[in-house]
Amino acid sequence: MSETLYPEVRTLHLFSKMADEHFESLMRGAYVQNFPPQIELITEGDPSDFLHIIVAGSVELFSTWNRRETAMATIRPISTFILAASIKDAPYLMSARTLEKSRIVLIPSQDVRSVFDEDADFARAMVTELAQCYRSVVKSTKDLKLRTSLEQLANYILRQQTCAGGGAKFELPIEKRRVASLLGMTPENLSRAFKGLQPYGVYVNGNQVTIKNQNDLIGFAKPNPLIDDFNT
Amino acid sequence: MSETLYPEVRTLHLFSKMADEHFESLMRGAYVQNFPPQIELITEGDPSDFLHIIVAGSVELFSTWNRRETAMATIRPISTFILAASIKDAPYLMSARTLEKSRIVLIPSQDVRSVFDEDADFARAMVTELAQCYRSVVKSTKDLKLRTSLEQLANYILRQQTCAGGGAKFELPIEKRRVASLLGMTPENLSRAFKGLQPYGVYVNGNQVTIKNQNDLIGFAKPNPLIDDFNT
DNA sequence: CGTCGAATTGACCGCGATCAAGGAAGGTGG
DNA sequence: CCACCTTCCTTGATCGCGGTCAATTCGACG
Repeated sequence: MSETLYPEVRTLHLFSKMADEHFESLMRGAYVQNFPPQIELITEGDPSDFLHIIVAGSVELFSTWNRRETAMATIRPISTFILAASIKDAPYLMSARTLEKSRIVLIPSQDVRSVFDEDADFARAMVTELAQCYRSVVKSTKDLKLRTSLEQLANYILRQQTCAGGGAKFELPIEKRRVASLLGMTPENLSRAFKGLQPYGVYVNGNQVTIKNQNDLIGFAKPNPLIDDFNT
Repeated sequence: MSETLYPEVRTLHLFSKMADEHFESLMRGAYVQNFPPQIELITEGDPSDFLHIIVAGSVELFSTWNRRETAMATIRPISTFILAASIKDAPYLMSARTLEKSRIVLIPSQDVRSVFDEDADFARAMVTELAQCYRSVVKSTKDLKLRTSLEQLANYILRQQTCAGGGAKFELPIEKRRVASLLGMTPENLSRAFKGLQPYGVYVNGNQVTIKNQNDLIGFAKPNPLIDDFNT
């Protein structure tokens, strides 16, 4: 296998600085698979045999308990997921399912741990990546505990707007019921919450969101870099 | 400074395997301070100048937004906190205050990053520690989103019971209003929640909790290793 | 004994869950 | 091309959990 086999994967922060030789070694043992939508890739509690990398499509991380289910995150290319379970050789804490047709690279966790021991650059990148993941979950916990659901939705909309380029009109990237689950509410309540944001200039039609009055919305949402910025 | 200066710190997983030389180097630049209760050690948003290690006492991590505040975690000896911010050289996401008289070791974040680059064992330990932190926050998010407050309290009680040795009688280690904040509810509601657990054999007097019927409580709480176990 | 903060209790109310029904959109098959 | 079905979204009605406000009790401490 040549080093050009997974150029997109190589560009990930996690892999970009490691020695060619070690990257090759990881990729040699890797599988690539295409999955249809709605396939459960990972079931929580299972041993973490593979580090997953999504190259195309989208994946939802979710968890269940006592017949209830909640969405934890949506993963888009190019990203790894369940890195922590892989490196700790511990059971998955979350399940994962494809939302669309998706292309996934699977690297045996054992290989990740071996290369980690040999490549200092990879180890460094791993620490940065894990610290990033940790901080993301902390932010989402703050979002959940400090904000009402209306405030959460307002900030979610502002974050999506930024992702979409910042224009006044943009498309929600996932189904509303999944947005509801991410924000910890029911679909019914999400509908009402969208209406509740109309006084602040938010209008929704299908998946299209229009922000008529950016300043009003920001004034209500009070976005905060320590909760809403992805990179700090 | 001799290597026996911080024997307790040396026993932490994070430091136990690193080279003496590097540990010494970290400790040479470290400060030790005793703080009275209710001192704000860290303010969220500030640059992360120090990795903190609690040697005695207890510390609460909390966050604020829009005049609201919530407890995120309680830290007890011997543990590090805010490792992720230190290693990423990013602003603190949470504030920290002492709950009791506490003894804290402060290691300049710059030193942590330097030693990390030189000591592979330390880097490995760091990854394990961060993965552990990440998984803890994920578990607490599952707890928050999948359980009612009564179920959360029931499981919190069971976890505390385990920490306390497993007996039918034990003491809550922190004030009730802090328990309430950790569980995302008000003190008033916590009082009612305790009463709501009486049918399952839970009785509270001051800080003393008595579990009259362990099986009833477990049947209601449905504890799950993927949410409630600290080590998996 | 007096004081202050914490905990409890009660009354009230609003947010969000639940249940049920009605539309809208997309896919399938005749 | 259209009838039909499924799935998602929306809307309405109702209900209960949990938040808020206020008053009281409890407990630690000086």
